[in-house]
Amino acid sequence: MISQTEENYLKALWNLTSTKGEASVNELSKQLDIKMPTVNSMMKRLAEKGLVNYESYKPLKLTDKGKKLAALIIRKHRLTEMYLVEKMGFGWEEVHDIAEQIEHIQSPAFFEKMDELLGYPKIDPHGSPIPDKNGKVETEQYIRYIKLSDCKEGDTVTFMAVSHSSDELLKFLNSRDLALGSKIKVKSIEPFDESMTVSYASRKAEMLSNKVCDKLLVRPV
Amino acid sequence: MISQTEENYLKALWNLTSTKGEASVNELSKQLDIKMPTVNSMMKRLAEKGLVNYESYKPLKLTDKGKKLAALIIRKHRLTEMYLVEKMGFGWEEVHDIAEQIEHIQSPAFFEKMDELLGYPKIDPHGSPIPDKNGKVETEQYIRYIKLSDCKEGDTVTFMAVSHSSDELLKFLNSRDLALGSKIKVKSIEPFDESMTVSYASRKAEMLSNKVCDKLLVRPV
DNA sequence: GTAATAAGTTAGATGATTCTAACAAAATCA
DNA sequence: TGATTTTGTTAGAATCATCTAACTTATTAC
Ligand SMILES: [Mn+2]
Ligand SMILES: [Mn+2]
Ligand SMILES: [Mn+2]
Ligand SMILES: [Mn+2]
Repeated sequence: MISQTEENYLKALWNLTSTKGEASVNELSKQLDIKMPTVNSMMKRLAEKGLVNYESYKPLKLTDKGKKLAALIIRKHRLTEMYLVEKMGFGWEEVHDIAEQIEHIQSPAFFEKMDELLGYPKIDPHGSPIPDKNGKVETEQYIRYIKLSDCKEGDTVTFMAVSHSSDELLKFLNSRDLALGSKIKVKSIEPFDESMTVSYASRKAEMLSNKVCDKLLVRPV
Repeated sequence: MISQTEENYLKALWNLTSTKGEASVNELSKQLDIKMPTVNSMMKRLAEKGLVNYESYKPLKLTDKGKKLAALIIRKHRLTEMYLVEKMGFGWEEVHDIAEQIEHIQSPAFFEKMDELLGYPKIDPHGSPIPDKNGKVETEQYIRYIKLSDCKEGDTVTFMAVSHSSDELLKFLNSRDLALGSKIKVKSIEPFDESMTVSYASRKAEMLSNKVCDKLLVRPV
């Protein structure tokens, strides 16, 4: 009914529209590394299938049906990442590319079993919420997270999630023993480049660039 | 490099050629439920890639390269089936369709991890040998297996594998508590239809049709 | 050993997914 | 406001994977 390719477009659009509610053909093109004319015709196709609202020269939006379908693919992606980390012993920096493929497996029983073996987790290994079986996402807490880069000197926060994590960032965090759940205290902020010196666990003083702090989502303690 | 579609052709050809060493376009067409002209042009394509020996009107053969590649896909299929049964709690009748999809995942680390978690199994849940990382298959024992239907009254044998298992057969075996490893004694054979009455474990007298006995591979005790 | 049947091949078409080139509309700059 | 740049669209082509129709070669039946 819906191809692997179409699923990837839907998922990318879901991710892009999660904040602003809409996205441009250009953004989607860059996200997927697929040329604009290709994206354009795919959007028309998904509009035919009732998954996307497409009007010439207007921003793209997912329909309710499209949102739900996308969320169910994201669900499979995040459940898989959690399974790979919790049950197979992979590091959080290794799982995204595998999940990118396994998310397309057609077998409700397979993901049902994963969910069950994991004890119905609510978040993935990077702290992102796992949509439920109806495609509903628990945003309540998640939207309250703030960036570490928006914290002030003296703040103490809990490290809750990594946003748009790349392998490199996750490996960097590994090298500094900075894991989800860590209590981070902002010791000082360098005015010149906004880099932070923070302490957490056994680390007394670690310097984190603004580029890093911008990706770390935290919750005030 | 090689598509999911091409992988499925290779695998089907590997299975068909395992006995006779060669197969016809017609057989492959039936196996895959794809029309002959389609199969014909795919064989030319795989020949271009050095995976199949194709000559007009001659039987199809895999090249050494094709054999190895096919065996490595079969390896992924069988490791997956074993993982699903041993680590996720699926029944042996549920895993083939899921493995049919997961066998195409491109991630050496993923299958490496499965193999490790399973303790480097030599056979899959249906008793078929799992090719090693070089595509070599341990046929030594496997080729010595005989069909239960070829046994005589009074023979006692061990149930080692199911050949070309369908869901239905596996569910039937479940319903009779007939599992791999069972010691089966042939009590009598009905001359009219060659159905067997056998005993094993706590089952004193079970009737098995010739069609069933033909699929059960056993080893004399 | 011909006639009928089965198997294999060629040709041409279709839908999916991608591209480049060219053009049109919208947004930004001056 | 008019010129320039960016974004979006249309047109046309390529590759992959599939099909049907028509033809050819091989096998089987009488
Ligand atoms: Mn991911
Ligand atoms: Mn994907
Ligand atoms: Mn199987
Ligand atoms: Mn397959």
